[in-house]
Amino acid sequence: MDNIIKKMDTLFPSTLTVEDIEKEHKPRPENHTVTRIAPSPTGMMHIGSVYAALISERVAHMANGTFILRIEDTDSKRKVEGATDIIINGLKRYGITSDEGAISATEEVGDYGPYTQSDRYDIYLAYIKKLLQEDLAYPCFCTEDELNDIREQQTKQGLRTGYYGSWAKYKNAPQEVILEHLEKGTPFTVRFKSTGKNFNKRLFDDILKGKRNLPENDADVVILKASGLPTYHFAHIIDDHLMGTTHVIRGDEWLSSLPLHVQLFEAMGWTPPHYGHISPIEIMDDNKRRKLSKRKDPEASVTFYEEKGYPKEAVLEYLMNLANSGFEKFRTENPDESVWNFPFDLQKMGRSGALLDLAKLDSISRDYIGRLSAEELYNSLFEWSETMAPDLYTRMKNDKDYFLNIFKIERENVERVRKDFTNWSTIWHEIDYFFDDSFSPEDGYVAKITEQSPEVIKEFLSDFINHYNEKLSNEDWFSNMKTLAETHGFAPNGKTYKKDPDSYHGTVSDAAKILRVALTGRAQTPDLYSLMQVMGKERVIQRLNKSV
RNA sequence: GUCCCGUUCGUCUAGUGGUUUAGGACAUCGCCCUUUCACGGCGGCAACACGGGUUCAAAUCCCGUACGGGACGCCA
Repeated sequence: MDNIIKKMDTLFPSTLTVEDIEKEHKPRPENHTVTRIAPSPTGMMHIGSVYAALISERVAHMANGTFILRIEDTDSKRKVEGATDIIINGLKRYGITSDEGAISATEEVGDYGPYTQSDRYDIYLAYIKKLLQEDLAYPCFCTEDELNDIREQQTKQGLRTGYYGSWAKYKNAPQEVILEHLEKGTPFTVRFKSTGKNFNKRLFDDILKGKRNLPENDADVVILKASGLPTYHFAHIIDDHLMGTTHVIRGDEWLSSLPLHVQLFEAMGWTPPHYGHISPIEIMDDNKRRKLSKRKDPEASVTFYEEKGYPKEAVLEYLMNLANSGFEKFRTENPDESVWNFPFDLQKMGRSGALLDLAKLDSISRDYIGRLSAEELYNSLFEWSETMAPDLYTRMKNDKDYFLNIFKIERENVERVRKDFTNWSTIWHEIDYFFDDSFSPEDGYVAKITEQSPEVIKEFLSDFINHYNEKLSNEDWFSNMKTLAETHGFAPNGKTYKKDPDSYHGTVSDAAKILRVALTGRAQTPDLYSLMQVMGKERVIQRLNKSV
C-alpha cells in the first residue's frame, strides 16, 4: 500500500496529513448544536433549499447553536459562475442568517473552514490516504463502460445494481496489478472497502422518520473521483465531522444512503451526527404528485416568487406553515409577531411530502400586505419595482404622495383593512385608473357598464358636478348624493324600488355605480368617497365632464 | 428489477387505544353586513386508501395488498 500512496503523492501532491489537521482542529463546546445547509452552486436557488435552510437554521438558533453555510462544489461539471452569490443572497433575502461559512464568493467567516469544498482538497486527500493505509479503501481502475456492463448484467439477472461482493473487481486486486495500472497512468477512483452485509438489518433513529430498519451498505462506493475531488458521501463525512455538525437536516432522497454515511463515520472512528430526513415539496402534474423539479417547474426557483412579487415574509410564512403544524395557531394568536419568534419544534414536522399550494400562499400574502401601513407598502413595492417593474418605479418616485394617498384608502383609520393586493406584481393593475395617462376608457363606457340610458347618466352627472363639494364628510356627501339620486329617479332603497321597479332607473346604489364607473371605468372599486378625495376635485370634475 | 419511504376533507394538517357526531386553516358554495368590490360575521359541502388481525374498544397497535414518491452515478 505504501507504494500506492507514494504513487498517489506524485499524482495529487499534498503534504497535509491527518495529524496536522487534528492538531489544528478545535472541538466545539459540549452540547452545542450545529447545523448546516450545503447547497451546490448550480446557478439557481431552489425553494426546497430555502425550506431546508430555514429548518436547519431554526434547529440551530432555537438551541443557541451555530448554523453553517457550506458550498458543495465538488462537481465541476455543474458548477456555474456567480452561483455562490445567488445562494448567499437568496438566503439573506429571506432573513436566514448563517453564523459561519461563505459570506460572498470570495470571503468566509468562522474557525472551521474553509467552507467551500473545492478549497478543502488536501484535507480530503489526507483522509483518503489514511484509509488507504489502513486498508479501508482501495483504488479502482474500472472504466465507465466496464461499470455500465456490470450494471447491465445485474439488471438482466434481476440483481441489485452496484459495485459490491464479487462484482467489486478491484476489491482484492493483487498489489502488482494495482502498481502496474498506476505506472501506466490508468485513471482511477478510490473506493471505500465495505464490510457490511446486505442481509443484515440495522436500526437507525431518524429525528423525523423515527426508528427505521435499513440494510447495511455492502457497496464499495467511490469516495475519491478520478479528478481528485471527493464524492458527496466522503465530503459529507469529513466536513460534518470537522465542522462539528450535530444535526444533519436534509432531503429524504438521502435516506437510502444513511447506512453508508453511518458506516463511513464509524470507519473513521467518529460518532455520526443526528439525522433528520425531510420530505420534498411536491407539485401536481397531470394528476400525479411529484417532487418539484427545477427543470420542469418555474415554481421551484425562488426567482418565480420574486418576479410575481410575493413579499419575502409571506413566502417565509408559507414555508414555516409547511414546516411546522403549530405555526398557523401561533399566527392567529400573534398576528404581529415575527416568524422568528415562533417556537419551532422539529417534532411537529409532517412526515409526508406537501403539495405546493399557491392559493394558500396567496392568502398568506394578502394577509401580510394587508397588515402593512401605507408607508411600508409604498417602500416594499418601490423596492420591488426597481428591478421588476421599472416604469412603475419611475412613477412611484415622481408621485410618492399620490401613491401614499391611494394606499391609505381603507387601510388607515379603519377597523378592517381591505385585502385586495395579493402580491407586488398585481398592485399596479388594481390602481392604474388613478392615473390620467393610464385611464382611457372607450366611448360610451358608462352607459355600457351601468346599463343606464345616456340621458339619465348625463343629467345625473351634470347635476352632481354642479353640487360637488369636496369639503363634505363622507356621511354628508353620501346623504347629498342620495337626495340627488332621488331627484333623478332613483329609489332611496331596495325596498322602495322593488315595490314599483318601473317608476325608477334603479336604486341609489345604481346611481353610485354611474359615478364609480365614470370615475374609474370599473364597476368594482374601493370606497367611492375616499377615492374622490384622493383623486382631488379637479380630476373628479374633469373625468365626470368627459363622460357627460 | 431490487431496496427504502409515505398514505386523515380538493390542499396543509390536528389526532400518540375510549375526551371524536374525526377538530382547524386555505380553497369552494350559501346567507348576513353593505352605495360596488374587498374586509368581516354566520353556516354548508367535504377525509381516516383497502383487507385481515390484536383488543371490551382502532384513524391510532400488528400483518398483508393497492396506490404514490424516492434511491440504486466518478450528481448532489
